[in-house]
Amino acid sequence: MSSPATSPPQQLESWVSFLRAHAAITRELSAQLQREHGLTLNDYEVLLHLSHAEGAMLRRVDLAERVLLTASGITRLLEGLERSGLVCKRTCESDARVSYAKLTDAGLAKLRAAAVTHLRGIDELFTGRYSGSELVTLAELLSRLPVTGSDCKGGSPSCS
Amino acid sequence: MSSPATSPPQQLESWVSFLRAHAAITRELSAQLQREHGLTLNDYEVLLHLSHAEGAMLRRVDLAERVLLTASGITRLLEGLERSGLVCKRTCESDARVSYAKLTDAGLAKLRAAAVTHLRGIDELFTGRYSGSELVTLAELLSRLPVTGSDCKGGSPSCS
DNA sequence: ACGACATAGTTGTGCCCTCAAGTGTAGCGC
DNA sequence: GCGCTACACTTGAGGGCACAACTATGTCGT
Repeated sequence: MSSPATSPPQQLESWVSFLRAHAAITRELSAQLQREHGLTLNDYEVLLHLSHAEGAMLRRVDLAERVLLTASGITRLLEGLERSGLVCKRTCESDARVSYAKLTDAGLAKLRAAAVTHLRGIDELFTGRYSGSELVTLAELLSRLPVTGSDCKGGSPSCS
Repeated sequence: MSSPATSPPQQLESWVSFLRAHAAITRELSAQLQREHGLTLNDYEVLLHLSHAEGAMLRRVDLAERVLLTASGITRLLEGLERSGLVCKRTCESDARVSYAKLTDAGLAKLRAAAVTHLRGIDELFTGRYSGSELVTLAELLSRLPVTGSDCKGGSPSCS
């Protein structure tokens, strides 16, 4: 009863690798993005999601869900992006509560520029280390993990 | 030249899953640990590494490397752990520059208690979602990713 | 119409972490 | 012995993020 507490079983190795790899990769990727474009990883993801959205705009709450941030996190993040002119605010005519974040032309240009750096970085640190079929396997395995905070907090039985 | 910039190719899906899974899992795990034991994920890892070390103590700089934190991060983290009495400082007789962090009895007890919660959480959110052989595959794939900041910054040729 | 409840977003507070700069100690060439 | 560089660690400043509390708006039952 005491040994498993301090010496983790073999299966945990994948979890440890997962943790360490994430820390190492995101640190480097984030540094690249910041150095060369002044963006955070999350900044980038927000711009990316906006660029894919209908009309290049999204409700703040939807944005939060997609990039896995809390509402307040999104408020602060967009603050910075708005100051830089990469996104702008838009109010909703039918519901005064919601405000959209809309990608500006400058924002799209920034995203295009950053994507070059970023995709190269991802390839170096992540995708480039695998063959095509391995990537498929990996994607399948990773897709089984939780994606939203809610599916692992005992709220729904769908996680079993 | 313009389309790949805003619409990521298929391979990126595994990267995206990786990012999102990490965010969701660590958030939940961290919340569990904090709620039930008042520890961070990093706190836990530090205690764990110390428990495995010779004499239950480690130089701060080595600790930093293992948990992928900067030197200053370790200083701050240990500050908290020392205040809680889970680790204590020890000076080195042969080299006055180094100071060790040593796990206390209370720290070991805390680790043991937290491990129960934590291992269950990891199983729920990560390892429990795979079969034994899948876990092996996953561990192998993940082990190819960078682990230290230095192996992807051109420092050593060992990453090629 | 009115109150209860849900939803969108903002703000105060605080933690964790990083980077850059600084202190104290070791080892080395001369 | 004396400076030089290397190393271990600490400190100050700042950023990113979460949680909780709050405002404002919408929706529904009665």
